[in-house]
Amino acid sequence: MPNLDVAFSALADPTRRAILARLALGEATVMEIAEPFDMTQPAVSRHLKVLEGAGLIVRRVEGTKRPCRLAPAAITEVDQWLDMLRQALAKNYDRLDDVLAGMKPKKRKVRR
Amino acid sequence: MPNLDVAFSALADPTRRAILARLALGEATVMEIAEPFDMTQPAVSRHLKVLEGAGLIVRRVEGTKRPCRLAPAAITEVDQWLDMLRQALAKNYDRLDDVLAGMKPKKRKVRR
DNA sequence: TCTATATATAACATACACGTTATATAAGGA
DNA sequence: TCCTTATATAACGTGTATGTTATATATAGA
Repeated sequence: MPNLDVAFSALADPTRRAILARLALGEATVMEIAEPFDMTQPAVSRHLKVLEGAGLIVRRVEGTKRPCRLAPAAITEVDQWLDMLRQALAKNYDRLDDVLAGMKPKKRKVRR
Repeated sequence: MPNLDVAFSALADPTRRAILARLALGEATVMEIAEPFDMTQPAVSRHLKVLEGAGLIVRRVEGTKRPCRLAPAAITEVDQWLDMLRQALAKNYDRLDDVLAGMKPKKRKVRR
């Protein structure tokens, strides 16, 4: 699933997550998005391209502006994949918890 | 949140996601994990180190083996962060849907 | 103690990500 | 048409990730 590669890589960058957080508040143009960052406009444009390529945002054309919004596509896919881990973790929860606490699986109730 | 950087980067690699999928079926040693991959053992060891560093797995010492398991830490954190996006998307869903369908926001009830 | 097995680390090549500056494109307004 | 604003692209430097091979470490067993 190269889609997941792209989606997770996109999410791995703090600038891009900040952009997504900004867009969670509502649509914004490239300049509006770039403003709070200590970074040039081309750098932000590239981040947006990555986010778009990952299916995390979509862009409209509005005159000379390109307002961006969150898109559901990638997040849905990511969520579906993560579900596997969530389920596995839920299943193993008790034993896993013991292991994390650094004790033998059965028979111990007292914490250290 | 550098934790999220590390977690998402870890998840961005297909080999590491495959390892996690394997571990979702249950604990496994390094060799067991490495077996299906067309890759050397050191490479797999490094992937495991990355996953451990991200808080996605934990390792036990068992003689000369190091069985690995899924860990909840990172997934929880990732999930929490994604919640922001999920909520924003849910809120904007109707309008976003219109935009994606390429039509004007207001006044349309018929879905094409 | 010697050997085999399980895993980790070092050193290296290659590729790609992220930022920069300089420049291109494209729409709006005078 | 000319200038400005909004955004994109090109070219480049630098760092880091991923794989490789060679080697180290550590436990088990003879």
